[in-house]
Amino acid sequence: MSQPEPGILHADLDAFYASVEQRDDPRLRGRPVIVGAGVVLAASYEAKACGVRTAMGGAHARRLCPRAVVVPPRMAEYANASKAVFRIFERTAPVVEGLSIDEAFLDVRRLGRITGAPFDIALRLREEVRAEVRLPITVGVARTKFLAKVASAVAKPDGLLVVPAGGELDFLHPLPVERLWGVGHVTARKLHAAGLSTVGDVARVPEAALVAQLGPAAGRRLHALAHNRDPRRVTSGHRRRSIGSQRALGRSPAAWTDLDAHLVAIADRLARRLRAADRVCRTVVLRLRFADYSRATRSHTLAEATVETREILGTARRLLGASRAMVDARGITLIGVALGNLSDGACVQLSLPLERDRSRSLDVTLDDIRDRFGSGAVVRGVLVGRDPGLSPPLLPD
DNA sequence: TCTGGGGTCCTAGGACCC
DNA sequence: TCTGGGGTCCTAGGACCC
Repeated sequence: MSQPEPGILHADLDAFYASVEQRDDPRLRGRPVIVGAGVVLAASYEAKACGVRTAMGGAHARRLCPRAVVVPPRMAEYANASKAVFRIFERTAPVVEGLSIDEAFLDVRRLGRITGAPFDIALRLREEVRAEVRLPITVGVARTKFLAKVASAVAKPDGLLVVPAGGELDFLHPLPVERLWGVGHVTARKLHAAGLSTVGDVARVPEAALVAQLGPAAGRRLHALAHNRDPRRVTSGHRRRSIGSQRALGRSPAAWTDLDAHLVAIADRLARRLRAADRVCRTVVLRLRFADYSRATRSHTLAEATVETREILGTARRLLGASRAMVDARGITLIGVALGNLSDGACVQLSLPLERDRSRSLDVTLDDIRDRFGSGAVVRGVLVGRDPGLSPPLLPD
């Protein structure tokens, strides 16, 4: 059996937000840096050395690392850096699958004769990111997506690791079960309770036993991953399935008028993002978190898709109104809205042919158009003139 | 140890339809 | 009158990821 060469790269920027801060402020270099005050959004490797971890409470992190410099996040800068890095990804590989703001899979198989072996491509990618964006990045290379991701995690920080074809299980089996994709602390606890602490331990358990313990989907996936079976291809063009926005409210009890003000701001923000992405939503989900950090969601699915702030807000308000007793009883510490059931925006373009050599202004409102085409329509513009294809839109989004 | 903001996917029950 | 199997959609909760 001829083994294909490892050709899937997992590229992952190291301590991304913290690295951007150290890049932009020389005084932060070599020092422990924590991004985010309430909770840790990112920690530099100097801070990680003290035990600081992502998602840790800010107070706890400062106790662990009193010397750390705490800086507020600058999301716009991180987005710019991410775009620059992804441009390098795109010119490096024909297929790039972004996973988040700071990591992606690159399929470089069949590039061998053109730009070099995967190892050389990965080496060059790291050099280019370092030279052009001035950020450290770690790359894992393997024959499967899962193993490429494990490899980059093992190689961090600022590393490069190729898992050779045929050597996969020797690499994988000694690792702790927590390295498996989809094993968080709940699943890890169950596996440990069953006496399984390494990936090799999991690999020796029959699939049926894992399914019985973890459920069909998780059991089958874990069994497959422990044997390095991961048939997923690297694919671009994923579409977002939901968008959401939320606000933490702190410990002090929130008044109803405050909750409503948050809801208005969140609905407005979400509707804008929806329109900017040219999508429509049909399901509105209200998210609540209570004083004891338990959570609840309430959702409503509309008969027709919408992008209207008014409709999204109205639906969220009704869901919140119906939850009032729960909120009063348990105290609220977070409010959020998610929009699901997304589909492409229904774009309406009207072209209105005019008589020769006559111009006239038209009084067409957005409501007129929506009355005619329905609430799911996204009105982008009205094209006017004898050659509508060349005329600029008169109505903005 | 005290908890932010953005997502994905899975499970399970109930309604409803054929 | 009582009953089966299969499918889809909606709602709610939960685990997990960065």
